Amino acid sequence: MGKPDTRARIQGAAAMLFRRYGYSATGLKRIATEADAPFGSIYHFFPGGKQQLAEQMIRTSGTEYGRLVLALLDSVPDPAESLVHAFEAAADDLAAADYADACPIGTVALEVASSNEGLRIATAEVFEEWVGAATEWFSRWVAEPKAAQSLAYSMIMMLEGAFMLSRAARDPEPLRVAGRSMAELLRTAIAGAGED
Amino acid sequence: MGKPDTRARIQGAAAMLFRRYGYSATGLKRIATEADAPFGSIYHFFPGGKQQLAEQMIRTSGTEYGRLVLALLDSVPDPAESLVHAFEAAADDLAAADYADACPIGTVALEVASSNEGLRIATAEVFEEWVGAATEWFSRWVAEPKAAQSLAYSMIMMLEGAFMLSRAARDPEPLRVAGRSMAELLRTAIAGAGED
DNA sequence: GTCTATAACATGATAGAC
DNA sequence: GTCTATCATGTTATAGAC
Repeated sequence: MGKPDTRARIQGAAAMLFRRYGYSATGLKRIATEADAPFGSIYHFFPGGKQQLAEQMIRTSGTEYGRLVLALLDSVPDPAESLVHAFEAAADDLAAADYADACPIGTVALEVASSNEGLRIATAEVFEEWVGAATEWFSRWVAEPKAAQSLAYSMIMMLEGAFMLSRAARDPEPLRVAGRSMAELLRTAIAGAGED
Repeated sequence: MGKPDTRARIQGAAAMLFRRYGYSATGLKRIATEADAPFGSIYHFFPGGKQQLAEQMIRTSGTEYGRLVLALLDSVPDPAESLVHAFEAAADDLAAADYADACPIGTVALEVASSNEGLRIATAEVFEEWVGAATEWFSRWVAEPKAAQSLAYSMIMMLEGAFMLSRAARDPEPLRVAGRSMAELLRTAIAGAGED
């Protein structure tokens, strides 16, 4: 098990830096340094330069992170407890990473929304992917499709907002509050399904 | 009513650009151009340069935006309806601004969280300020202080996350979903207060 | 106080030797 | 494929004329 090849190291370094510091603040030189790769290799493997590097990381890390979160939601049988548990895990991970590594695409998404159409679309498609997967998950307990989708949107929005507040305050508590609120929202949706 | 003085124009241009494009992507030269002010004036009025400009904008725009949101929440008597209405207004405003002007400090907050301690603290203090004000508002309908604070946190996190998804997708729907979820959360908190 | 010029440096990107 | 040197440009910041 030698170290990963140059291309993989560049991709990994780019993912780490874009996630922590965002798109504009991350220079290609720093990516090369962090990847322990010569500068020219970046353009050898990624002819599209910074934009291509960012787009691939958005799609790759985005898909991967979506799977990670969804997997976390199946670690406990009760769905409301699962939500609390998942946000709790996110809180612990964030604190352990010294509040650096939260959502891999959140920072970039806000940065590029009004300035880089290609990257904006990439982030939008990842979010859509997450909403779809989360909607399926919620549909196991909430029959009404629109209700399940609303819960999916809410979960992702709450997670992104909680990352923002937790990172700013260097405090895991917002993420925990978010988890409890999502659990409450799900319980209400389940209980309210029979009404009308 | 002449145009605002140089200092105010610089502050205004900085606030607009930081809000739309973030901290790193916004250059002082562009701020000067947009403010129709000579470059040197920036350092004349803001000797601390970019950092000072950003910190003042975080605190000023942050406080102002907090008041704006809170004021929006008092436009309708019923609190749950107020939440829906406030998020609806945010959705309309965002769409009208072509998805450029959302939360004035959200993008910067994520960007600087792991790279600029001074600005990170400024964003954290603004969020804390918002949570405090929102907790007071929720306390009018939810007696338990911890429950009111949780709702306050949830509202701000949901708003920030909704801005992210709405901007990425160029679609106001996430903000509307967020509003309905918050209304649901508040109704549950009010209804559940009598239990135990 | 207003404005211009420029220093000192970093950036994304490219060319071309090896 | 690997790596270095360099280009053109943009950055923050400063110096100094007016």
